[in-house]
Amino acid sequence: MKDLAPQCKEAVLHPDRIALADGGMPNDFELFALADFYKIFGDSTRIRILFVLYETELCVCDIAELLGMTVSAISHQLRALKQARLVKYRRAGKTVYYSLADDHVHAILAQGMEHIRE
Amino acid sequence: MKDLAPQCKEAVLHPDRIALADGGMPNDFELFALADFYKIFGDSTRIRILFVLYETELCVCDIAELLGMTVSAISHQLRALKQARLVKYRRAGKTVYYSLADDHVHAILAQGMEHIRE
DNA sequence: ATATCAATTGAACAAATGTTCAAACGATAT
DNA sequence: ATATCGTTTGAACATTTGTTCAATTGATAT
Repeated sequence: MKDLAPQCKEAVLHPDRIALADGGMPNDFELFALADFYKIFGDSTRIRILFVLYETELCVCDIAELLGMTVSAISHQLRALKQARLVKYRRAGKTVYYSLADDHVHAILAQGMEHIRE
Repeated sequence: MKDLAPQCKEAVLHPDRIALADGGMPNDFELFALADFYKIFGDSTRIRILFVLYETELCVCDIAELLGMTVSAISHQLRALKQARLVKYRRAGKTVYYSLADDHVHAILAQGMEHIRE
């Protein structure tokens, strides 16, 4: 954060536009939440995890195998995905199976990929 | 990157599921591109810049004023947004006006905010 | 109880990222 | 040419982030 003093000589260059822009702005809480939401998808390991879970549930070991990474690295990222409620899990003996949290997550991924391919 | 050797004792725990998951996977190029796309939105300063530009074009100084940040910091982030083709700009004398690149960007922002509010 | 295995966790390390500061650039004026 | 102003740029710095490694937990088995 910085001071709120005007940055340019004319104090405020375009007061009318500033008022217009400031009018419909979402509040800071929403803006930070939105950035945090996107941040989760902004890592290739997490994106790849989400896509290997697109068709079926998998255990941590399967995911590590598919992505050619260590179980530990995958587990750390699953933790982030879990906290963001993008994946859910069920335990079966020693094994933990992860899957996408709900169809909304499927929709987000499909739509994101569609955007990239256009 | 790590070795591709199996991580768990059973070599591959669920070969059928692994095959299923691997089948419909987008290629690595697309996955990295998608992560990079989300990365741009995953920073609160950039998100806030995009939202102040939602209604109207603004010069760098106006944006800095609205967000209470330095012109330099804003300029650096505008560069990233420019490279991602999310904003466009026009020069008028000494002043440079930035605006959202097209209606598609408006749609993405509106939809993201909708998701947060649900 | 001991052993084994899948998964999780925390600390350490390296790499990537955002802001600041100072200097430079581009356009307009005198 | 010099000066001024808005903007851009690069390097330095601090912070955040992702992976590794070693140790631990939780669950099943002998």
